[in-house]
This record gives sequence, structure tokens and C-alpha cells, in this order.
Amino acid sequence: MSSKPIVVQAVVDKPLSQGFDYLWDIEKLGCLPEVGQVVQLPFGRGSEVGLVIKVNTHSEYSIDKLKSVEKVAPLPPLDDALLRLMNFTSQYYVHTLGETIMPSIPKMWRKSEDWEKIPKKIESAEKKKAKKIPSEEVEGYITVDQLNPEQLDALKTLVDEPKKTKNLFRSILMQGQTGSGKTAVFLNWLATILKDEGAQVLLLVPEINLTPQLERRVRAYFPNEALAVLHSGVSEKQRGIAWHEAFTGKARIVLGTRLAALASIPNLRAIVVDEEHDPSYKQQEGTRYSARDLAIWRAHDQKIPILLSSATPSLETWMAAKAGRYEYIRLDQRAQGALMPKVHLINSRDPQNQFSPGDENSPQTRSLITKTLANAITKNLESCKQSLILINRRGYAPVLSCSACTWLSECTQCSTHMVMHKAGALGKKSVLSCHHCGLVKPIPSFCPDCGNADLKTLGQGTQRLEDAIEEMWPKARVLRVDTDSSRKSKGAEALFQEIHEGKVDIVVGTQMIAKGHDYQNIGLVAVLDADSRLYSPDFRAAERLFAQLVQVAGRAGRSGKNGQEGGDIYIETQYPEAAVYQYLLRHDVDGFLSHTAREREEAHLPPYSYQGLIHAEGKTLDKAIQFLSSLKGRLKNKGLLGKELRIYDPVPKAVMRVAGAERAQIVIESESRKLLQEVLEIIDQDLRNESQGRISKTSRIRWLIERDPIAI
DNA sequence: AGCACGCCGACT
DNA sequence: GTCGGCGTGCTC
Repeated sequence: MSSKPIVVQAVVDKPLSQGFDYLWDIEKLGCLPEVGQVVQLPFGRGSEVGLVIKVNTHSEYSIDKLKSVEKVAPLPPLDDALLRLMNFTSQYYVHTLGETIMPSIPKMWRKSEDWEKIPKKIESAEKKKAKKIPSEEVEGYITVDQLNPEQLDALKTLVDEPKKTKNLFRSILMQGQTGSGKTAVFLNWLATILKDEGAQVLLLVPEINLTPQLERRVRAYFPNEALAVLHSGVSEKQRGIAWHEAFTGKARIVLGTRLAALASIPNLRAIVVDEEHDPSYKQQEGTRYSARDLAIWRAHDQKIPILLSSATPSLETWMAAKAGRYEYIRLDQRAQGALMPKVHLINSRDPQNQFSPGDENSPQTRSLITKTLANAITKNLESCKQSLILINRRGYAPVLSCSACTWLSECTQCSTHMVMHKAGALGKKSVLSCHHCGLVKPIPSFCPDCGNADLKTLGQGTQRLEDAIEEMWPKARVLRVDTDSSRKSKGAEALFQEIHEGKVDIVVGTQMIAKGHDYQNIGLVAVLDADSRLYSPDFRAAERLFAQLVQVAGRAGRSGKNGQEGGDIYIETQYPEAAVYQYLLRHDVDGFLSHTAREREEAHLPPYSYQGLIHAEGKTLDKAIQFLSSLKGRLKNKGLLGKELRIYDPVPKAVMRVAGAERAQIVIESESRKLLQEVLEIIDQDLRNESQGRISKTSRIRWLIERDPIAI
């Protein structure tokens, strides 16, 4: 009885920075304690699943007050490398270890009631997999001897690195335009790594929409290798199993979205980050990590190579490559001699481009489609090619207004407009919908303010554009692709399939059409609201727009098989002289990036400085601003503000009110990464003293620290 | 964070 | 008379 007790320290998914000590009863639990074990713990009056981070024989806390670990998950302890990654993530992004690590574990392992059933679940999943015959199709499979000289060179660079040292860390940017065969290069590279027995590789992709296509391709390359697919689109059970396969080393290829960057992959030997510039690598809730940045850290920590692939690299990555901090591979040839799409800028302010009432083909429904664009679409239809029309607004019209007074369809909970959706999109009836909080309301028959029955729609979204197009080209087969239409039908994949099969002539949709799909017969791509993305106060707006436009342009004219013709891309803009468009016109990615780099340098913005963001959210904007002001005051008193550290004034967020809460933010900027880190930690400490958890005691403000924000 | 406890205001 | 607001404290 008097033998020394075993004490373990555990963390749980709460914003509590300390660990909690528990007794460990070997007989009851049936195993020895180990760091990295997932355990069930009594916590407060309830129960929590947590992670063991220390094993001890004593406790700082009084021993007799300790509770006991209740259960151990049927899981090997998480490995050291993963725990190092989690510790780094927690520190760097200033969130507790518990709230960093726990959400990265699939739900299946976080519900202790299900633990008994797990072995069976895994067994049955394995049986199912064994039954599946590997598919015969080898679509997209390009062998080494099919690579062009440029691709072959790239592959050589990747493979030939002497392996004299133990440290195989390399960070490589592979920059190449759409159609230059980046995927073929990195898949062939991964193939060489997978020749080593037991080796595992991680392939990160930005969004779920992108995975099915790449998944097929990966399966074609590696029909005999176990593949685990990890993204938020796969079912909870499947995800749990895939995560487990990655963790136990069973899966040799792990393909997934940002959450896969935090999965345990014990024998990880190489990482590929596809479309490395994509903003969806940044997690926007909880611990707001950048999966790309963590992947680089992980590669460095585990001494393995990482390849960042993109047609339009992020400025950060591009500058690192230019400066020689990353290796730099260029692929500039377009496959099979396909031409670059021709970019046309349509000045939408120029009357020559607009319909005039007298025109014979002037449409009844006014739309954003200019006369110049309409003519091009007609021509494209005549040559039996498909057209892709992009507009970044879902719904019918972004706002409903009263023709007699000043009433606008504003959301009652948010400081935004409610978007009108026509019948059939979100339900059987036409509705007003808030894209921020999800509130849905019926369309009023009369103006709620003045009773006037004449309510007018302002602006246009995908639905209205679809109507306009159907009117302008009554014979064309029109398909709308946005999150509404893909939710209604069998999902985006089914819609993409229709396009592939040539069942449609004109596709109307949001940016989601352009991602990752190579359509064969697109002759024309049009972007209708490009400017709207430039109005954003975010300094990265132009960079994002440029990347999107290049991606969109890449969808045009991929008819490499028979034709030499490049497609056409039409951009309607009021500012054709803007740098984004001018560099796009010349397909000059590097020119645009160096232009942007100069701008950032002058303004001391990232990557020439580092940023942190403090979010504050409360009942009134005043209180949120006050909360941040007093934080700034305290930092000033501590003598932290100076040349090396800039703290801006608190400002309301772009969408100030969401779901009833009013929001403000403050930006902190420094040329020194280290100093910024220190200050963010000081702020975390300071706010914690003023708060319990994440809500300030005195002002009831909910706060959050974000490192390296990408949207300001 | 989430939850219980505890102390003052307008209501079935 | 109470329901319920939110200030405060705690979680091994």
C-alpha cells in the first residue's frame, strides 16, 4: 500500500494553460503510463478525454485531492515527433497544448464510450478494403519515360541529391504554370521515396473539392500502396480509420487537406504541398495554424525533404526561393505545346463595350455581361466550345431594396445584407439568407418599413446570372455550379462530371469551378466581378486575385489533344490599368510577384515584417474597442512599443457584427519574428490575468490571438 | 470553455 | 413571492 503512487499529467481541450495531475492505477488500467497516451479523465463534474504529457511519482498538487485516470484508449501513444510538432504549434500560435492537440485527433478516438467498439470497426474496414479490386483505369498516369526533358530535369534535381548526411531536410519550390506537369513530377518523385520499405509520404492539397481528382491519380500511380485520405469531407468513421492507418504506418501515402498536416505519420519521409499559395491552408478557427508553414517546420524537424508546388507561389515562398533559402525548380513549358490562353481586359466603363438600348441583341435582363463579352460567348458557342462564367456571389441578388424608402434586406444579427435566393436553391421557396450566420427568412411581400409592395433586387449572383444567360442564349445548355447547387444535387463531383461529358455549353459558377479540374473543351473563361475582390482593405487582395485569375486562365484552352489553340479569358474591369491585370495580360507571374514585393517592402508589410492579430468580440463594438485600447495602453506602459514593434489602433472588423456579437481587432507588427513571438506571449499572459479562459472578467469580451493572419 | 454558485431586479 | 440576469471561481 505504501509504494509510491504513479502520477500522470494530462491536458484537455480547454483554454487552460496548465496540465492536470491524475493517479494511475496499473492494475485497473492494465498498462503502464506513457507520454502520448489518450486517456479518459474525470474533470470537474464531468468527464474529458485528454492526453498524457508527463509521467511522475509525485505531484505539485496535493496527492489526496488527485482523481484517477479512468480508461486508456486502444491506441499506441502518440509518437515523439508528433508531440514536438504539437508543442511547437501550441507555442507559435499561442494556444494551449490541449486545444491544439485534442481537436487534431478524430472524434472517434475522443469519445471514450466508443473505444470498445473500435477494434471491430477497424477490422471490418480492413475486410471491406481487401475486397475492393484495384481499379483498372490508369488515367493521368505518366511514367518517367513519358516526362518531357524539363520535367525529367526537375525529377533529377529532386532525386539526385546526395544522401551523405543524415539530415535530408530540403525545402524546394517547384513553380510551373498550369499544364506544365507539376503533378507528374512530384508523383514520380514520391514513387522513388516509396521504394524504401515502410516509408510514408504526405501529400497536402488545399480543398476537398480537389481531392477526388488527385486521389484517382494517386491511385493510378500507386495501385499497390495503401492510401489514407484525410479531409473534412470523409465520414467521421472513415477519417478515424484513415488517421489510424497513417499513425500505425499502414498507409504509405497520406493525402489530405490542412488537417492532415497534424496527423501522426511515424515514418514520414517526404512532404508535398500542392498549390502551396492557397489560403485554405490557413485554419480559421481554434488554433489558427498554417498547414503549409507547419509542414515546413515538420520537414525541418524530421530532417526530410518538402516540395512546395504552385503556378503562383505565395510571396513568402517565392522570396525564399529567390533568396536561395529554398531550392528552386521551374517548369515553364506547357504540356504538348498548348498555347497560353489569351487574356482580354474588357473596360466595363467604356461605352463601346456596353449594350445600348437600341442593340438588336440587347437582353431584357440586365446583367454584368458586357456586349463585348456576349459577342465572344456567341462566337465560342458557334465553335462548339464550352464557356465558363465566373462570379463570386452565390444566390440571386446580393441585396433586396425598397423602391420607395431606404429599406435594405439587412441581417438582424450581422452587419451584412441578406442575400436573395430564388426558389429551388436553398429550399422550395425564395428566401433571404445571411451568408455569415446562416439565418434564413422568407421574402417580405411588402417593405417592412413603409409598406410599399415594390421591392427591387440589387446586384447579381450566380442564380440571376444563370437566368440572364438562359435568356440571352436560349438554345445553350446552362449549368450552375456553386455550393448551393452542389448541395442540392449529388455534390460537386457530379456537376463536374457533366461538364467533362460535354453535357453543357455554358457553366455559371463561383470560384469553385476553377479549382483542380482540367476540362478538355473550354474555349472561353470570363470573370465578371474581378474588381470587387480588389476593394478589400486586405493588403493581400491583389495577390489572391492574381492567383485566382491565373488558375482560372489555366482552365481555358487545354484542348491540347487536337488543337494548338489557346483559349480566351475575358476579365471585365473598371481598372484595366491595375498592376494585377497588366501582369496577367503578359502571363508574367514573376513580374507580378516582384512588383508586389517592392510594394510590401515600402510599406513594411509581410514578408518584410511579421504580424499578429488580436480579435475581440463582445456585446457592443465600444466595449470590444475599449478592451483592445486598454490592452494597447498596458503594452505601452511596459515600454514594448517602439520602432521594432508597431501596434495599430483597434478597428472594427470588416463584418463588424456576426450572429449578434460585435467584433474588433488590433494588428501588431514587427520586423523581428522573435520579438513578435515574445510580445504575443506577453499579451496572452496579460489577457489571461484579466480573464478566465478566453472571456475577460471585467468587460466580458471574448478574445483570441492569431499569428500570421492572412486576412486583415 | 463550461458550469455552478450567489446575489440583486421586474414579473408569471 | 420567484425567474433570471451576469459577476466570480474552479476544473487535478
